[in-house]
Amino acid sequence: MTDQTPPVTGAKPLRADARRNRARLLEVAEEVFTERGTGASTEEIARHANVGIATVFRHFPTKEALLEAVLVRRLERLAEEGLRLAAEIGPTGALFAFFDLVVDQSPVKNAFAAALAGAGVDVRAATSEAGRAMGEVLTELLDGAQRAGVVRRDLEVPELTAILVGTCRMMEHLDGHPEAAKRARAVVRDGLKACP
Amino acid sequence: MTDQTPPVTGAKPLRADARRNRARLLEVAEEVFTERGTGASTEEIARHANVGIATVFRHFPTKEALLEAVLVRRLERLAEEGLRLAAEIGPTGALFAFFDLVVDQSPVKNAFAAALAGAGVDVRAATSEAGRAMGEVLTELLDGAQRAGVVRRDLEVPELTAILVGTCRMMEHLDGHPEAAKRARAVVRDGLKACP
DNA sequence: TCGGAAACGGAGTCGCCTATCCGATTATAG
DNA sequence: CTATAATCGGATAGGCGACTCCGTTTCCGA
Repeated sequence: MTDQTPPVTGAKPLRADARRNRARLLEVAEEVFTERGTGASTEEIARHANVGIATVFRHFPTKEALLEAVLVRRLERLAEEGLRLAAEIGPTGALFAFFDLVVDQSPVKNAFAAALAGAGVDVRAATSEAGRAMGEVLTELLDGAQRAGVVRRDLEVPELTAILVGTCRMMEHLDGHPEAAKRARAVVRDGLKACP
Repeated sequence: MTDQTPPVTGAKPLRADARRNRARLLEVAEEVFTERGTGASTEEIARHANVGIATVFRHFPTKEALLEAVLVRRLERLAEEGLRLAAEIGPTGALFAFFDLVVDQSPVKNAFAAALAGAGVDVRAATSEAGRAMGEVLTELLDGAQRAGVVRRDLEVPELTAILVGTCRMMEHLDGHPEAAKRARAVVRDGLKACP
């Protein structure tokens, strides 16, 4: 009766330390993968998290699974941010605000690009849930902006995603040149606008 | 007296078969790296070229050296194409023609992106010569287009390079969607134009 | 044609990285 | 506080990929 394990999720409640370690692992893995690339070794991540290698593989049966978990977390947070922007700013500016948010992330942490392009096609199947949420948010932002007349009408979600990722990639190549980065961003931004 | 070894290049003339193998290796390596990514194994390249592994390492002391040689070749050919376009088309359309040339390369062979982004920062020092040639061509194309008034005046070579690479990356994410790819390309293309 | 140097091929070495095993440690229920 | 089961951590197995060694083959000048 007092048993309130949600039957929907087959997950059992983790012990306190296990939950802590899992969270720290996700945190650290995100940092390390972002800075050192997806080729970073599992041991390095374990060291940075003050954890044995076995602990990593206990929580994530495979390195790819860890990569996927990190990616999903990123997508979820971005989707959340997108919804928040849509609610606070309104359709006229929300899409561009989201664009800036994604693109201007601190130069080193080009997460969206690293995640999507690094893990890339491999985990596309498993990220379908988070990816779908992201897709819905983008749909909403894009639709609102188009209704408001601030974004060209011939534009759909798939290319919008690609444009976000590609623009992040651009920024990687302009790390030490803030002026050039600003101009590159402006080029894409203006290209998104309605301007026949 | 009859000795006409060019003192500028310390290279000795290779034997015929060696020259043939070297050429085939570069050809095959370009294909394999482009299709399988820069993580492709040296042995795979050797197999595809009908050559022993040792032969690869005899011609290129390191895998990175091979990668670099492939990249330099690509840059040289692109620079050549750029010059040809500038001469044939004239300043009004040459930059956009070059843009299309780079971006629309057969969907699988996203070479410019694979090369620059894959090898990326690592070999930047060694590719300085080919990179400089490329930079000069881009300068010429950009300058001509700006003088003709078809490209926004606040745009310099560094961000133009990044935009080219980033746009190629976009295309990778839109492989199976030619319509979306076309629209994404149009966004960036329009962003480059002068349109205040 | 023939001799020697240049180039070749592939088996073998070495190091790194993913993933597992098992004895030690720690959280939690009663 | 104690029992016990979940969790931990480091040593280790197993595999893969870059690079080397050396006997064999191929080119090329005389």
